[in-house]
Amino acid sequence: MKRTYVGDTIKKVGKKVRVCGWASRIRNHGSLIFVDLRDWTGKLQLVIEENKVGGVDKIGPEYVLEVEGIINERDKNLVNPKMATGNIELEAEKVVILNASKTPPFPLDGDGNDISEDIRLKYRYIDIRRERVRNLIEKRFKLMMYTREWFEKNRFTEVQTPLLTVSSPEGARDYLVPSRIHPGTFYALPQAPQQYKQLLMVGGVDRYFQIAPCFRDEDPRADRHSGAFYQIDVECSFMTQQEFFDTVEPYFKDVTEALTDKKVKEYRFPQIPYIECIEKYGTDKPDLRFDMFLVTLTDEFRKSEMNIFHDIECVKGIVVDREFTRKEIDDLTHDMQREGAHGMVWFAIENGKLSGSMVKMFNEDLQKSILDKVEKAGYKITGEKQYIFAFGDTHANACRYAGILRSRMGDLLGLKDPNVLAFAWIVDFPMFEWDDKNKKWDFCHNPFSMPEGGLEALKTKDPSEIKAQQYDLACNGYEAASGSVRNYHPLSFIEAFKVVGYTEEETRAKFGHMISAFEYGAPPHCGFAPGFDRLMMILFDETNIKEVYAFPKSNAQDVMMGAPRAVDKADLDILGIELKKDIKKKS
RNA sequence: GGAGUGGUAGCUCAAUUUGGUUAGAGCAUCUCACUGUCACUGAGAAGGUUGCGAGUUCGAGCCUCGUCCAUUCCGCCA
Repeated sequence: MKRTYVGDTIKKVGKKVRVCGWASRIRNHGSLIFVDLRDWTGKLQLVIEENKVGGVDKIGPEYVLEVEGIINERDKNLVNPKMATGNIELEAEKVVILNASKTPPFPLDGDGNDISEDIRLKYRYIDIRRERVRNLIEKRFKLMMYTREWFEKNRFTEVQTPLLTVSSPEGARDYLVPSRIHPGTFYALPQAPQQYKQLLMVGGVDRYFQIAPCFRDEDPRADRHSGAFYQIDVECSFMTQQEFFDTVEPYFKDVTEALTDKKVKEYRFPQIPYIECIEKYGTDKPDLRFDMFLVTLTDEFRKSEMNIFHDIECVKGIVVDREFTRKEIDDLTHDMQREGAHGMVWFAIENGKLSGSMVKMFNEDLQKSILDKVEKAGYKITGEKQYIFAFGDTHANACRYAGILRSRMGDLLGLKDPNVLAFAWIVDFPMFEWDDKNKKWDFCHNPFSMPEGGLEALKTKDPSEIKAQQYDLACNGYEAASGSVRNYHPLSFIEAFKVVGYTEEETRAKFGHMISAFEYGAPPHCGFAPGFDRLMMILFDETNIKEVYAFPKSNAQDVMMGAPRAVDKADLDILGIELKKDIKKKS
């Protein structure tokens, strides 16, 4: 008899079927046994009478079963509304145990958040049976399919680029692969297909995309998968930055509507200049679901009677509509100190006036001025109790701490609506930043970005004043994508690298193929690369990137497979590699 | 490389002010009973080198030092 999937049994009432799957729950009443049978498509209750079908009292959790029987409609009082198949059940006539199972190392019925990650990953093949993991695997496939179809419809061509390639200047450490045929040399796994996609533009591909694996040897973060991750890599020819936004922005709206019940907060996406973004939100990846803006109080603090602020570079604060106890403020201060802040100053606003222990250090004019700035920053003085929290530090740090606190307050006050996606383009990034440690200019983001003003600007302007035609897509506090208009002129390409200390010879030695390609008629082009895994997290409410992979790495290790691991000496000999003696080997 | 948090039964967690008999509970497991459960129920049982090593003490899960592991953050990083 042909196998029926559990999800299809609803259409088979009154018919005899054969189903296969795992025993997820067993309720044994002696001579009557209920088993919830699970396969990829769902769960179905089996009703097994011991005297009709023998040997079934041996069935344990996660046993693999093949069952034949009749699909019956349940009596009204026996319907289980929590199950998709809750109004039917299978009356078993024949039960075959295809395979036994050891008791699973952890329960499979919850979302798994309360189980330690390393044990879930060690037994990932069991964890995948969990409904949440199973659903995410399916959603990932749907996102992949939707993405390919969307880009195809919009005249893009997916091109696969090499995985064994050379080191690129993205900035992270490379994963190196030794070459056997050419001993002593190494491939690098691509940190991104950046150079290939630009060379595809020179080749006339015009609109390229690829769901591309990228390899970076970085330390992990909750939103950064260690080792390898996926980007939706995109590049277009003959487009300005605005034309590019016009082209790709609909993708995010369409994919949100097609795969989720969420709403896009603002479409077309707002475009926020980088400097304004830092001033207003304290970060270049703001959560725009809620309005809470940084307010600059530098002047007021400098003029206050508090000596430590007289020479302060910057004071940035936020206003929170909530009452705080002294202990809560102490805890917040402690949290912020752990982020690196020296301290946190605060005022209460009550009946339109400042209060709190600091107030006496500020004369009435300064107090008025503070309240003025608060209102100008977009806050309303409500009359209810409000609090100002502020940080004094370098400009970058003051913004950073206020931005971190802004995000925490968004969580605390429940302002981050999970059903809203607030996308925004962050534009006008600086091209260069001063590297104080090495006392030289460095690329702020992508070295292949076109500087605003081109070669002329590079030659005449101070590096600090040059903007890049570079942009990020921020969404709900994440960097969802990053891209730029590319520097496609050989001369300005070489000139840009000169600013960060490369001679023309050095640049040609490293990027000869790029410069050479640009010399043979490179079209103007631009692109970006949304993080596929980040998009998964944003669309499906996951806060740890490992959840959106079938087989995630944890701290750059596959604890299930035991990778990476040591290799035999013979294998190293073939490659001409000898390990240093003091390396601690992991077996 | 640095900081925070954590490591006690298969899983999730307890174990009181410097520390005090035999380290507890829920879930899971095993045994028995049960024909309408769906987180089945009831009765019982088993389950531990408290990550590892040293120290302090009459006595350490708890205090000290070292070490290992995990995780989050900083550094790093489109």
